[in-house]
Amino acid sequence: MSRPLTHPNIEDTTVAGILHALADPVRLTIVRELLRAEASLNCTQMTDRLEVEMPKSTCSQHYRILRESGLIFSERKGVELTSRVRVHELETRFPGLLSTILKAYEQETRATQRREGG
Amino acid sequence: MSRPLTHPNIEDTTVAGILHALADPVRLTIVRELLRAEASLNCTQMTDRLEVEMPKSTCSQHYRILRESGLIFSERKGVELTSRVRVHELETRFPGLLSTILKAYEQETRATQRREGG
DNA sequence: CTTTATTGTTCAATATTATTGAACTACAGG
DNA sequence: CCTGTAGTTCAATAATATTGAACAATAAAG
Repeated sequence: MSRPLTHPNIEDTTVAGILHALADPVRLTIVRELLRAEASLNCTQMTDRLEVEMPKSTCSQHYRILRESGLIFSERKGVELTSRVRVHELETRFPGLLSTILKAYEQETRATQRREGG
Repeated sequence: MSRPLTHPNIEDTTVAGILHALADPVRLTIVRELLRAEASLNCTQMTDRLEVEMPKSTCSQHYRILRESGLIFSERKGVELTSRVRVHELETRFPGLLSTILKAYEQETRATQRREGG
């Protein structure tokens, strides 16, 4: 786990970076699950929970993108990585952005289920 | 101008598609300008207004991405293309999404100017 | 109707990004 | 020190994006 983890200052985060990070369905889901989970999920646990085929190198890259966009903050806890969404900072920097995107995602899921169901 | 323009039904639009479309600074700006402009701007006018070096093939692709994501509706008016943002449909499908993203973008611009200015 | 100008699209070549297997680093427990 | 686990890095490959050049569609003029 070599290099030290770097995180951008919240005032250096960009809308483009955040949208790019969240434009990937897997990353959007990671953020959603991180918010939903009681405890922080590591890469392996996340892969299990998402029920997505994903090599650990890919998972690692997704976390890196999320970290570099400013969406999550990660720390090493022993051999694992602990990540949390930078909710409050993000809310200060871009009010409503994250919650609205997550809401839209839920809306899409509901609408799709409604169509598939009936 | 060959093939007929196709637009997705609003219920087929996805959050991922919209975020991907808006994750590009040029496309985000195009949407912003389309909303701001009194009249619809075509590709040439847009390029002028954005003061961005952009070949027309690139501009055409950006419009295509925006169209296919469901963000804009385009029509041919003679030799030109007229586009408008699908504001109301989008607001129904994903309430607050577009406006919040645009607001965040304005926020970023303001914060950056503040830092550069002082 | 032909010619010329304007606007935008398509195609193909090139450049940039993303994905992932394999080798590696770091830590924990014995 | 050895083994297992978690994650990173690198390099090869795959997938996307960019853009110049050729093209299609329309308009306006002659």
